[in-house]
Amino acid sequence: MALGKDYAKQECSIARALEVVGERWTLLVVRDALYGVRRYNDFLVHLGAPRAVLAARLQALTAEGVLEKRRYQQSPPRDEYVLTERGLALWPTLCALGVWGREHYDTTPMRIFRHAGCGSGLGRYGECRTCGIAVPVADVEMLPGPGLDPDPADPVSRALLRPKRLLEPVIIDQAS
Amino acid sequence: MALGKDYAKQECSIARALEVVGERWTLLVVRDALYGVRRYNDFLVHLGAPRAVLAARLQALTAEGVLEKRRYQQSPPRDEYVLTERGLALWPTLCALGVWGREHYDTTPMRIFRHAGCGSGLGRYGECRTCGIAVPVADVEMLPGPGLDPDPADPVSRALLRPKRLLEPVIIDQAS
DNA sequence: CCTTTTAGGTTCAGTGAACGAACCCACAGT
DNA sequence: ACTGTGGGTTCGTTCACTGAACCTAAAAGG
Repeated sequence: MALGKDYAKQECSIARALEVVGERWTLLVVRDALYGVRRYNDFLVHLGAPRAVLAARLQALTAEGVLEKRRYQQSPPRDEYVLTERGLALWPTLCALGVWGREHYDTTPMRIFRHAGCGSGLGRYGECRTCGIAVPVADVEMLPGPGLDPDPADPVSRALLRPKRLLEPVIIDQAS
Repeated sequence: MALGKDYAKQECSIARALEVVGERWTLLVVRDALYGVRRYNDFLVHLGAPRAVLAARLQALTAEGVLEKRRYQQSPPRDEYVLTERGLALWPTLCALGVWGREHYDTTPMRIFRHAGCGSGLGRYGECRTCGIAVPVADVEMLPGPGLDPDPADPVSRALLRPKRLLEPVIIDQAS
């Protein structure tokens, strides 16, 4: 966090976690990565964060081992950011936070998450409501919900209208 | 959040939740409230946050309906802050965040959480490992873990050494 | 060959938030 | 009359976020 005063002396794993993901934009970067966003520019347009902040967050998350920067083409050199095991492990937290936000503020869901295996919805903690098991991130299917109001100017937002699995890379249509 | 740019246009319940609890110190205030802290001064010494920030966060959380300010004595007028239903609903999120922090950074647990009914530990989402059910917050028992290094100068830290249920008010010993 | 576009950044001035210390006030105790 | 305590507010400094501009390397277009 590093704001002169970090969460020193907090004797608590929650505070330790917040040192890594507690800054502004950080959890939204992780969320987008779970949604399948991988490229700098896609994060940029979908989040609307300042470029400098995004660059700082991607670097910090990479340094913390939440994201991994990997070269996907040589010429011109281009990198993408993908979640590590440690990053994937944030899914339950994000899921719980999203459930809380939806239940208490956005009553109509923006996105619906289902267990891809059996098609039923996820419970409060990311578990499948019928199977009862904790669904692995890659088996979560995401589809637009009734409360969603996509931004037609944002190709990432458009791409996320198609039902897809988490982590599956977003497909950007080139139509401006 | 209100830093010129809020998380506008995020079309997402996670972003909505972060507008409420995403600022620095906010989630730690909620954590302390779950641990049984209720008074301004106790939050102050235990968190180590600047007084002005704490006052702002308590006010904001009260306005958002996460905390409730209630008068517990008339003369001199004294108030305490207790979690509402909406605040209690943040427990799964904090629990998941704590589990993540512990698994990836603090390998020895600072605090141990158990289902008070059966005595067994909590899983990744706050569910009881043997009963399998989601444990209600008030039935979670908290005890110090091996990794805990309490601050002897802080009475709240000392009070939390005693095993206790979540939400049960902390008992501050008056010895200096 | 020259120009434009694209991905992925860095730099910089302005502003708003966090920090820490000091101050304030009402009441209680002695 | 003095001191202590709970619960704040004020204020100057520092730091992080913001938005806009700028940079680079390579590819694409003409």
